[in-house]
Amino acid sequence: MLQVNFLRQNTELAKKKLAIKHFTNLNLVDEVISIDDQRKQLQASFDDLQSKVNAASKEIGAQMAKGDKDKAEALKNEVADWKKQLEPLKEKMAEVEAQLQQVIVQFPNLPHDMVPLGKTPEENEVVRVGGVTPVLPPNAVAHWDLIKKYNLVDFETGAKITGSGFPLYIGKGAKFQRVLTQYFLDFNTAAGYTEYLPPFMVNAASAFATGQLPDKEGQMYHATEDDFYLIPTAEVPVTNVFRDTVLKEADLPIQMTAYSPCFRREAGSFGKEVRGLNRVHQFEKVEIIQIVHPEKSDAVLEEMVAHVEKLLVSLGLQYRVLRLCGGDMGFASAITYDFEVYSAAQERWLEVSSVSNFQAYQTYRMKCRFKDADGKIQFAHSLNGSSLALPRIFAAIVENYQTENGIALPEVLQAYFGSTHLV
RNA sequence: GGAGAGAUGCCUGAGUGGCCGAAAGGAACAGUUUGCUAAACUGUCGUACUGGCAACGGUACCGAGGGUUCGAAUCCCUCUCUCUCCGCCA
Repeated sequence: MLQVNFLRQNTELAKKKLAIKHFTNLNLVDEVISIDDQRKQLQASFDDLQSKVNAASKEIGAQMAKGDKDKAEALKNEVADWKKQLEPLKEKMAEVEAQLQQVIVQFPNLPHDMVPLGKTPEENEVVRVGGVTPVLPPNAVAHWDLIKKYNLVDFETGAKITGSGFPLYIGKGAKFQRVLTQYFLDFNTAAGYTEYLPPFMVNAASAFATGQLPDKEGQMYHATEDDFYLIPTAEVPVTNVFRDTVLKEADLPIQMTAYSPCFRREAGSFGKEVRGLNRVHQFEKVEIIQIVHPEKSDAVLEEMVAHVEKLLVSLGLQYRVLRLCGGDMGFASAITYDFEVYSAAQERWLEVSSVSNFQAYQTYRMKCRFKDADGKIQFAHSLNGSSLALPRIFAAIVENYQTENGIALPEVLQAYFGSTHLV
């Protein structure tokens, strides 16, 4: 959530930056300021009146104690008058505050200076390409054929049990998920991240804090009976660990990692996009999250990108790093790097990680602050990234490591799996 | 699911209608002093909005929301959560 004071002091800059994110309703900036003006004014008159009421109430007590009943009664009448004026003020204030909230949550985060202009995924900037170019056997096929051939994942039965996009992993396919999860978590904790296993459902307050509500309401599964949301990423519960807290500066940086299944309705997806494991409603992911000093977040983002990159290198996959353009970035992010691995069999890049700096956008929403050396309270910055999302890594490994007879495993996974080959 | 108890500041915990934004102790921080890995003493020590260059004020907040009252941490109602006992159960 953007801060009104920032918009007030940097109106033109904010508009310029919002435009980069292809946020079109720029008049909303002026609107928010004028609503806030109203709010301040109401607040001032309310406080003023309330202050009189408080003083008079105290006086009434004093008069009663002295036994001057008449004076007390007179004061009571006066207070009653003020209170009548207070009522409409209170109502108006609630109304204006709701209006302010309703408008301000519509603003996406402002993009970082490094964010490239552009609207579509094609305009994302390729920062670098790395890893090993896969060499496939002559009759190589895509993962959806391989997982069928080796009976690793059964989509049909998953669809029977739940619905399409809910894969059922079987045998070595299931074990491979477990092994990948374990490897990723070990990799992250070795780098200093603390492991968490969070709830997989969150309440509305948590979903709001990280920006899923109200922006992505339709993308989450909602358990209406209890008003819980199935998490679309571990980012939601784990970042919320520090909702409504004031940390000490020495507590920073906070580094967390968590495995979780992710549930996404993915309304509106279709075609090749959703084939096989490319896009599913439930998938596994290991996430890394950091809460850091605002001055450090730029450097930490680079560090997290390097971390994910190292992980991909260790898996022997070819990858590229993209700096997302303004139009393709997430709502709450100030800057995002996407990692894509190359699927030679599909001849396309698959997104496997997204590393973002949210700056104070989430922390302001969820009131995650810290006390700096001068004793001042500041909002921390939050960042997160996938390290890594499993299905597409699964797909890429299965495809890129396929041989004439079986599927090999990246060296780092062999000890975990207890074999040189997946099948 | 049933019954009961509770929710106060970083923690423990007092406070049952005005003197309470809140005692006391602990922790933390700063200083003084003595000194062998620490003690004693002194001070500071909630958050948000708002006015002011500042000093310093105003308002709100004692789980959340509503109500009673001139006045609520304190009384009433609803909800949430925690604990204990019972039931059920991976």
